[in-house]
Amino acid sequence: MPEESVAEAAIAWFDANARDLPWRHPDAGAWAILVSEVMLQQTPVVRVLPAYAAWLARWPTPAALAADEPGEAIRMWGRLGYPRRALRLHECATAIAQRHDGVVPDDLDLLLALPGVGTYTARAVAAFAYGQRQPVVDTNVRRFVARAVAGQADGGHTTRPADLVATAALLPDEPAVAARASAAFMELGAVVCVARSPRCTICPLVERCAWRAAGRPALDGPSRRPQTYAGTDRQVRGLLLAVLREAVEPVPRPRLDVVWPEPTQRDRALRGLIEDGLVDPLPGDLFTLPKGP
DNA sequence: CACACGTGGTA
DNA sequence: TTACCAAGTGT
Repeated sequence: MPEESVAEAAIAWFDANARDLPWRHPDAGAWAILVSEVMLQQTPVVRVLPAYAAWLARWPTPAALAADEPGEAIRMWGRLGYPRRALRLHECATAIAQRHDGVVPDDLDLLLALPGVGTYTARAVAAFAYGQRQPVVDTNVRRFVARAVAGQADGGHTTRPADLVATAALLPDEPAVAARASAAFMELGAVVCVARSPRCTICPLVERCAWRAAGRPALDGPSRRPQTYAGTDRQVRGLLLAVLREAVEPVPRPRLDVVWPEPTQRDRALRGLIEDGLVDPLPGDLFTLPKGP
């Protein structure tokens, strides 16, 4: 009898321990899964949960979102962070409505061509919504594979082709089983093989983990540079956009000026938001969330 | 490849 | 309190 594979062990653990998340329910279609994946880009599950439910209640289909204003998508995004994701998701819905008859495509290259859909999200939709055999590599999977298989600490970099290859090598042949394995790897990385204090004592793969066998070595090279926030343009953009999200009517400039005392940075942030399409300037020095083309 | 891009929770 | 971290993407 062959030794149980990494994927088999992960799936067995997943069968018994998976969190009950709405985008994993059988009734979650490709659109719901796509929405969840975009929301989960750099935002923790607990904060996505309520936003996900509200979003799909309002826009159950890509066509429904496409028919609404982009500014409404930005408003609904609330405080999930990186509001450009909301704008891209609106653009994405428009593209799906126009180019794909309102149906989220199942072809990887067509998915990759959608706004806001990159290496990770495209494969996540292909695997989780359409049951394809695709390596789905996010920060959790990267860390898990780097440790368990390569015996190394993950550098915190973004996913590279080599990461896809390494993960693909772990996937069973049967597409549906491979997709299940991808979900299991992700869950393992998210709740067991976590970044700071990995819970090796409850890990189903601890016996064969290369990282643990090597004495849990720390990161080799220089770690990811610290992400500062206080005093950055990002913070100022966030403050400006928060005002516009709450406002029903177009906002006069003085109401934006009060959020940040330094005019040079404040103006740069506002210009950046306009440049990015997150804010529309109106005649009379008024500003609003975008109404669309 | 490095950097910009929000927000909030935890150690 | 500072620092890290969270289902990344686009330039």
